[in-house]
Amino acid sequence: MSATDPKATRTGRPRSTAADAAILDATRESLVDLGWSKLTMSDVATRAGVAKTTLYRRWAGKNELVVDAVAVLFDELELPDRGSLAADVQGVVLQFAALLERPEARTALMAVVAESTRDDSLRRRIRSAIVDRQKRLVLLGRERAQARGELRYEDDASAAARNADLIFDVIAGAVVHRTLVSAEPVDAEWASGFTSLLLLGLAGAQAG
Amino acid sequence: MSATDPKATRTGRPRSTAADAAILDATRESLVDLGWSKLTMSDVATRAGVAKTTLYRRWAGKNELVVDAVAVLFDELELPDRGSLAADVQGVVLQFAALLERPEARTALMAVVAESTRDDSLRRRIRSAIVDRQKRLVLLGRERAQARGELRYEDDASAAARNADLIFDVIAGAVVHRTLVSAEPVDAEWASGFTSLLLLGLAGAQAG
DNA sequence: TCCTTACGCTACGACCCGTAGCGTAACTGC
DNA sequence: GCAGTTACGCTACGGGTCGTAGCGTAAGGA
Repeated sequence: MSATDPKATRTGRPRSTAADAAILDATRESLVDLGWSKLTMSDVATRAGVAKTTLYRRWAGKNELVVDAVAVLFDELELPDRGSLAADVQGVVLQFAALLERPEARTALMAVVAESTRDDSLRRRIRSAIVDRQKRLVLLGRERAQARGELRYEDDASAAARNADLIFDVIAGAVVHRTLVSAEPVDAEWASGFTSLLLLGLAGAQAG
Repeated sequence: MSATDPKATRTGRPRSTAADAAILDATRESLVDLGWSKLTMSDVATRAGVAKTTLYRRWAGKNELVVDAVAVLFDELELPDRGSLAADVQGVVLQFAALLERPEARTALMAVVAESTRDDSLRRRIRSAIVDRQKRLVLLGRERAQARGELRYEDDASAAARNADLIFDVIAGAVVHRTLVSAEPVDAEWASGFTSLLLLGLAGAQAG
């Protein structure tokens, strides 16, 4: 993407985009059937109708492959304007929870995060492919709330950034923990209780 | 622990408790050196000075072994009375974050949770060995705050339970997400900001 | 002293890993 | 067209882990 930056003037046989898609599809399919731990490169290659060597020409290993395969799921996250900050928060919570109900996402997300604790390049990959895309929703939601007058515009830019990071960790962390650790459903009732807790906290911060 | 319930009248050579301890120590040591993915049963056996078959006589596999090895780390979590709910929350946040700084905890916790998404018995094991022990701190903290008059005693028992679950997921989820996903430090400043957000939310819930 | 269970050790088939080597396929520039 | 370059499929390989079986020995209880 950055180092060689080919794409244009490039000689030789081009990479098969069909193979790319087939491999990523096969990876998600294998995640559903086998889960993270039993997924193997050989199995993915077979499902994709592709030689195993073709996988290794594109991805360094299982970690990187799965991150890319799962990342597209997070592109489905959106933040339509629901008219109020409360509705926006509750909407994104339910949407994120629905994503975590999908078996490919459940089994892969925690696993790659676990791997990333010992692999900085993998952590950066996760950040750019998954985490940053989620965080944009928080920033967008804040902007909308500020435009509506529900939240104050903040003077200190770095304090505002820290605040956004905090809210992001609270929202994403709570949903992930509820879903994967406590292993209980994020239904409308829970989302409502969580949203009111968060918004009351934000309101209190605006006041005091 | 429950089915056969031996312990007392049991014939034959007893299990070596020294081997138990050596294996669990070796497991944590191997987690530090190799991380979850590269930890192998053979390596643990070698470090513990024990035959590989001895491991399999006690644990079904890597998942169960690591859960037991890491569970004791969570026994260190305590909740001394710091005089106010805010101080108690901030204290437990920092304590939990310090635990997640330890490499054996970081690499193991997310990994076993990931595995538990496809293994109900493992999930139950994690719940009883790790999660429930953390949740007790939340219940204890609430009791203290109620005794101090900082929080109201709740009438509806099931609503109170749901509320405690919510707060637990918010606290634990935010700290885990901050530490392992965002990969940024939980310092006193962050803990303070998080605590005030949470307490303002709770205060607002008491009022409205 | 018997009986029972745990331990250490060795060996094993099965599987996955990641790579090398080869011939072939596809696309670019001359 | 033709050479040059890169991608692909296939086969084969050494190295490693898995989980189990079989054996002789060690350590307790009746």
